[in-house]
Amino acid sequence: MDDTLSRQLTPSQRKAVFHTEGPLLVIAGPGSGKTRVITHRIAALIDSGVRPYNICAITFTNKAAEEMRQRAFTLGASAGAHISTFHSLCVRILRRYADKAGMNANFSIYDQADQLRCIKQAVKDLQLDATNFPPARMLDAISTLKNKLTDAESFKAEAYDFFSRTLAEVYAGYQNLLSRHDSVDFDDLLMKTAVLLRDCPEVCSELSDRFRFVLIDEYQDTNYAQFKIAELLASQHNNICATGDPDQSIYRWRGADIRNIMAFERDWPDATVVKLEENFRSTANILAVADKLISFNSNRKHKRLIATKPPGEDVALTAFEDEREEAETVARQVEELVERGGCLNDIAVFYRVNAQSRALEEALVRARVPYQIVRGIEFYRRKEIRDLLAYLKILVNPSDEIALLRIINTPARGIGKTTVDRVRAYAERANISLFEAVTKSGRIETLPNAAKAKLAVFVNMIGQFAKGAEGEVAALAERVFSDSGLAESLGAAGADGQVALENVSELINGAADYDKLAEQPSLLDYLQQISLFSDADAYDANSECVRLMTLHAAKGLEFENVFIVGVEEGLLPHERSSATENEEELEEERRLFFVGITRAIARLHISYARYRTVRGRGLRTIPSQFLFELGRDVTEQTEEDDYYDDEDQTQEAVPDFSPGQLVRHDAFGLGRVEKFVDMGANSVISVRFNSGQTKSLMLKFANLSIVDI
DNA sequence: CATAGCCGCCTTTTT
DNA sequence: GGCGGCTATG
Repeated sequence: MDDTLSRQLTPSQRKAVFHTEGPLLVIAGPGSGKTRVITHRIAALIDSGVRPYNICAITFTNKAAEEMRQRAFTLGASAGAHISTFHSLCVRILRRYADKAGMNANFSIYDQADQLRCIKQAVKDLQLDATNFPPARMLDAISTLKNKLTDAESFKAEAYDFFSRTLAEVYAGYQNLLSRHDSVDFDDLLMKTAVLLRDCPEVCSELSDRFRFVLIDEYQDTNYAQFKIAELLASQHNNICATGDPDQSIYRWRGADIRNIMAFERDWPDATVVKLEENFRSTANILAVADKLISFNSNRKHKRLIATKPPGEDVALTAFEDEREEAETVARQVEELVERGGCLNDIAVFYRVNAQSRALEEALVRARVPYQIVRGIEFYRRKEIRDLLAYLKILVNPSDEIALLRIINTPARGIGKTTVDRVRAYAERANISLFEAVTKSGRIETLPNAAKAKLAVFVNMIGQFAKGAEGEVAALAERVFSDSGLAESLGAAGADGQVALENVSELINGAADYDKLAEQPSLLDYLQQISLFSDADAYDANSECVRLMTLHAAKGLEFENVFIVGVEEGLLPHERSSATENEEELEEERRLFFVGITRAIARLHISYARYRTVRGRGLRTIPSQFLFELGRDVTEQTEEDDYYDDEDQTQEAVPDFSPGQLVRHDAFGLGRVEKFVDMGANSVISVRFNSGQTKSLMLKFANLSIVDI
């Protein structure tokens, strides 16, 4: 590696980069140059004679993988190292060892919508009531089990209560459907790979022998299955390098287990630990805010946040009347930043839930400020895109029943529910796939001749498409689009159809890019790749515009100017997290806010609205408890603000609301204090009412009275 | 069998 | 305020 490059590193960074053998844990705070350390480390390893082929680096998103490849390349590390996400790695492993994993190598990857259809089918097959067994809940529970590598059988063995037993059956039924469809869901990719490595010594030794060095980024967000995969991949050479920051763990709800990083030294007893505590990104003022906030979390590995930059501007906290005013002010401030010579690319707006983007979009459109919503998978959720992709999926994997059902009568070709049901029944009896039954429809006695004829036409059409399945993806997609009748039906659909047509041509353009760039282009590979597309992957640094994204999507990025909007109780922390009286979930929300704050390089604007429209109704909001925790470390802009103006005058003695105290509220009745954040006149109190619900209230509005026993 | 219209559920975050 | 699923109608 170039000497000047290594001289640019701090001593700690250098320690991590040039660590040679044995397990290594890099606890890296925000802005500590972690990405740089990893890429330098890859380059240094190659420099010392390690073949790129023997290196496996695992990132959190495809985007991050792509960036890492680029950067390693510029450092002189020749291509050839395996750099990808866990999921992409799993796809490759499962495809290669499909027979050993008991799978068809042409498997489809089911996304959330596909999974939902399957689980509904499974619930229905068991003749359960969907209201008592909500598909989404079941799916969630199954996902949790898979993340822990618990299969349906072993879960059933330990299921003691009625709900668990039923869940076990749904799980088994769901899994059965997936396997009949030659399909896997996201969790299966991890679970099947982990199980394959665990139970198949040849595969494990082959891969762990190959990967002399295993590097895993964002280790704080790995789940048990990912932990197991990493452990097994590194089992032979013991050269595992994990990097991450427990304070930035924000995917607990998805099975991420912060204990993986907390217990790294226990799992790898001879581990070297390097802490990167210096922050080269943000101003000292921004870091002070971040540090103060995160210090309210109790379950953490203590880590300092050392600023290397001057204080800079104050962090601004602004209260707005409603989300409209909030959004308009953001738009105006964006314009001001640009007038002062700022660049749109350096500005980002973060929010907790996607629905918040609407108000911002409207304001930015009115102000004619170009913006981009970083939400990649949304595109692939559109009906026209899903329809076209379903045709392509059938060509690769005819067992994919979800895809088949989607297109068999789209566009309408006279194959209705009755016909499909009859074919299905036949497939069930003959124990063949639905597609196979469709191809044999001539033999199905229950079908009228008209239906048989229509099915034959459909089968013939698919057969024609299949002939082109080996060629370029874009050309095939184009032909399928026009010959299937999809193009025609969209063309007849007016203005909406025009938008849909544009989307389809965007998809085809993307496919053409794929044809050009992929190492070994194939329809299968293309489909599997886009299945693993993520929101963050949509981030396009080249277009000159403001970026709008959720706080989750912001992870790993940095911007000169950051706006975090809607910092209110119920939103941040989100009600689904704070209402559960679960301190751990509240801490995760705090970490999420921490991640957002630490994305800012120079200027940070935090805001909340006093009223917010939630599902059509304007509701009074309560500022987030996190803001009170920040106290005076943020400067409040109170010019239009009557909310706090009288703060100091109304500083009356606050009665003692300690946890456990019985209180009465005019509307909610009797309750018990759960938590009390004493911030003088702005104190926030959390009360569990006898109705069963827990509410966070601002003391000065709540009008609570203490009940003496 | 196709379509329009209504109802209900939903919405936290995502690989 | 949206989508998907269901139902009634043509």
